[in-house]
This record gives sequence, structure tokens and C-alpha cells, in this order.
Amino acid sequence: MQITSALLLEERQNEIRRRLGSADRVIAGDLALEFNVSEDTIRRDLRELAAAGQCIRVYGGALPVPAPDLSLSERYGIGTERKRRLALAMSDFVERGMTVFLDAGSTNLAAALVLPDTLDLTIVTHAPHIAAAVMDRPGLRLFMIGGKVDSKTGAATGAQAQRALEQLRPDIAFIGACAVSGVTGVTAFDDEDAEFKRLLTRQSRMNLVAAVSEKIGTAAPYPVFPLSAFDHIVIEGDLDPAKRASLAISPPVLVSA
Amino acid sequence: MQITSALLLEERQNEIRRRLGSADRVIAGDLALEFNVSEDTIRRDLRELAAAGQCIRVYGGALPVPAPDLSLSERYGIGTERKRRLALAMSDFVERGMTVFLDAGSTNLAAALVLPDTLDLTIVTHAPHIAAAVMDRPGLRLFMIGGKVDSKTGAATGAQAQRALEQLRPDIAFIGACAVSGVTGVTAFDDEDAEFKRLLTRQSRMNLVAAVSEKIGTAAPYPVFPLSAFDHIVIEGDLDPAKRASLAISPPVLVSA
DNA sequence: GCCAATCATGCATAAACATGCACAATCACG
DNA sequence: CGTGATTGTGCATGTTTATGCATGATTGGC
Repeated sequence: MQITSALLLEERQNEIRRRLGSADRVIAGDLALEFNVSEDTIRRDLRELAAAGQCIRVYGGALPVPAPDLSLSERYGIGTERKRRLALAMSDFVERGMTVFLDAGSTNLAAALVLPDTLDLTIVTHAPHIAAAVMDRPGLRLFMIGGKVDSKTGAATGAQAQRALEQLRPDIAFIGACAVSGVTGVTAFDDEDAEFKRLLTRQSRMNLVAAVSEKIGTAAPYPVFPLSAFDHIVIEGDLDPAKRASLAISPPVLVSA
Repeated sequence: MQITSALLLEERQNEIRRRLGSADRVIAGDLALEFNVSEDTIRRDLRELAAAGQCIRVYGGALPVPAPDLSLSERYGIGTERKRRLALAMSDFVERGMTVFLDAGSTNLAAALVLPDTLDLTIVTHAPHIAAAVMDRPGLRLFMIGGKVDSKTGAATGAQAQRALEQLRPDIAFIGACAVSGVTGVTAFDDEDAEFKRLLTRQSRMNLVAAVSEKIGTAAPYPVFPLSAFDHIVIEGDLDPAKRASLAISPPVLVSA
């Protein structure tokens, strides 16, 4: 029916694209008049362009797509690989919705970095370093135990902290061992720290201890509990068999990859 | 037939956003005249922007929001030198043996790094990041306020934290302001955070607020206290004179180097 | 404590919208 | 040539959206 003056669909859409490309908005009613088609047709054009990501539909017309701004690259600070593996082995015990206590120590700092963030976990800790690491993981809830912070252990261990811990019943506790031995059990360098770990072990429903190989077969001045008080001991796979045998008492020994 | 010249809704809101982005307030009546729409329409725009967290509604118009959603650790990385100077200015108020409360925020993280470690200070904080920084300074004693840690504010702010704070009377508090304005006073992004700051201000013998220039003249949803409630406001020396004048009320304004 | 400015809310209306349908033009195959 | 499917378009429909206005409540300066 029509002859020369009418634009074909492609031409029309190309022209709309061109205008949007020069950072101009377009208005449905105007385009309809200009191209001598109904507004319905223009709206259909705009819908198609929007679906192809070439414009932003708005009430009355369309806007150019804004220049995408650069996103920041993620950075990763990872602890030592061995501790990360121990932490991963402990992580196998956590289940959806659990409250997990992270004691002080570098292995538990690694745990703060590798615990799954999709299980709706609540992390409790008395160590500011670990708390700071957990805070950077959006999927984890964090509860901080306060109190006088001892600079040697790097965690709050005093009466205040103990009182706060008494209000809690964690589902699982990752307990940091300063030293582990079949004879003396788990021991600590500081008496308040040992006291805190004892309370923690009593409060928690399940207790895990992880220790790198260097700590196995050593002892520290303040006893925490014998190994039988813990549900699992997590050690490295390449531990000397003799040392490993010295641990093989009541609690299952879990070997990390 | 004439071509539509009026702005589309999105264009209007984008323009408002742009002006707020350049740290300017907007006034409802002016915008209505300028865009040739009713004030009701502008108010609706501002309400929507506020609901999306892109401005703060105030009587007569709206103010920009200060720091657009950077994550905590990202925020800690920026503006450190300027914040270090602010922190140094605040440090002039601390004296030997004092108990210093460091509220959450990047300026107070800077304070944790620059506070003198030879004055036998006791640092109290409810922010794990700051606690972690203080722990690395051997000369500082650290007391940690525990509780449920809010990921937005990066600090423990709930009932537990408040109860712990009630037991303390810090000699001086470095209070982190999310936004500072002569009109709205000190405001915060979170209501529990605001509540905590109010309690902190009451408990502490002396209260300092420091704010980088971007925060001056802005407001956040939750009021803490009017400026008169603080002993000193610490600002940067190169702050725009108009903005600076807008603050010149009761508390002395201290200018950092 | 007064008054004007500012505000939230509900309502009315016109514009813009999506959707389904009809029709003409085009194409695809024989 | 068909003729049947596909496509582009316009129109009728009922819905949604943006806006202005009326009303009554809040606010902030004086």
C-alpha cells in the first residue's frame, strides 16, 4: 500500500538505536508522529530493543543504557595451605543453621575464611582477629564475646568473657590447641585461656580440636582436658605414624587431606 | 503537533540524583519550578529516592547520603591519610592513663593506629576491626565490647553490647559520625548504631566527633545527638567555608592540620 | 503557642501501557 | 500460479502509571 516515504522496520529501529547511541532519550509519542506509525508499533520497537539490552524502557519512551562502571576485583588473603586444609576438614562437621564457636588461633582464623557462607551459620568468637575476618564474609552472622583482651592469646578470656560464654550453647566448637599429647591431652600457654577453653568445651555440644603436626606430642603448662573430652581430633595426613599412634585413644582421629 | 520537551520521570530523578551526587542539597520547591511539575511530584520523587537509600529526606528537600555502599574493608582502604590526620588531631585530647573508647568507623581505625602507645592507655571498642588493630599495638591495653555484630556498621550494637557499655565510664570517646550537619546534627545509618552512640555519649566524660569533608552537610536516617551534645567537632582544614559556617554552633570546631 | 510552610494521603484523570485480535503484506513451499 | 504460514501493523480492550489537586496533619521559626 505504501510507497517510498515509509521506513521499514529495520530502518526505524536503526534510527532509534542511533539516537540512543548519541546519548539521547527517545519518546514514544514523538517517534510515532515522526515515523508516521502508531505508538503501539514504536512501543513494540522499544520493547525489542530493551530485550536486546540496547535501551532502558521508561514510562513514555526509552533511555540509553548507562555506561557500565567497572567492578572491583576481589582479593584474597589466604592463610597457610596446611591450616586451610585442617580448617576444611573441620568444616565438614558444620550443618545448616548451626552456631559455631571459633576459638583463638591461626587454624581457626583459616576456618573463618573457609567456612561455607551458604549454610546460615552463626559464628561466635572471642578473638578480634577472627571476628574481623568473619565480618568480611557477608553470609556469616557474627556474635562477638567481649571482655579484657589478653595480648598473648589474642582473645578475650577474663571473667566478662566467661560470663558471656555461659549464656551460649554453641552446636560445635573449633578449639585451638597450643599443644596436643596423648599423655597430657590438650594444653595451653595461659591459665585464663585454658580456663576459657574448658568452659567452652563444656558449653558446646560438639568439640573439635585441630593441630598441625608440630604440636602433636608436645605439652604446655596449663591443662585443658584429656583428649577423651573431645569428639574429634583433626590432624594432617602426613603425621609421623609413631606420633599418630600415641594419639589413638578414645576420640576419633580425623585426617585432613 | 509539538514534540514533547518535558523530562520523563526517570530523567527527572536522574537529574536529582546527579545533583545529590555532587554533594549538594536539593529543595523541593525549586525543583518543582525548574522541572515544571508540582511539588507533590517532586516530593514523590524524593520519597522514592530516599526509600532506595539515595538521599535523605529533610524538611523542605533532601540531602545527599555520604558514602555510597562500599563494603567495610573497602572503606577502610580509602582516604587513610586524611583520616590519619583527623585521628592525630583527636589524639591531642588523650592523656596518660585514660580509657579511650573507639567507636566503629574508618577514622577510628586510623586512631587505633596512631594513638600514642606510651601513655598507658586502655582502649575500649565494640568494632572487631578496630580491636584487631589495637591488638597489634603492644603498648595499648584492650577491652572488647561483645554482642551481636551488625555487618553494616561493623560493630556490636545490640542489647548485650549496651549492657557492657553501661558498666564503663570512658574518659574520652571518639565517636564515628556517618553524617554531620548543622541541621540534623550527628546521624547514623542504623538505628541500633545510633542508639549505641547515644549511650556512649552519655557514658563518656568527653566526646569527640571527627568527620571528613564529604560527610559535612549530609544526613543519615537515624539521629544521634545535635552537635551541641559533643565537646569537639574535628574537621579537615580545607573544608568549604560555607559548609564550615553551617556547623559553627555551640561545640568548638577543631581543624586538623 | 501561633502561623505559614511543608508534608502524607486519598482520589480523580489522562496518558501510557500490555494484550489479544484482525487484516494486509510477504514469504515459502509446492 | 496457489495456499498456507509468518510477519508487521493498527485497533479495541482493560490495566497500570504518573501526576495534580483537595484535605488534613506536622513541622519549624518566631
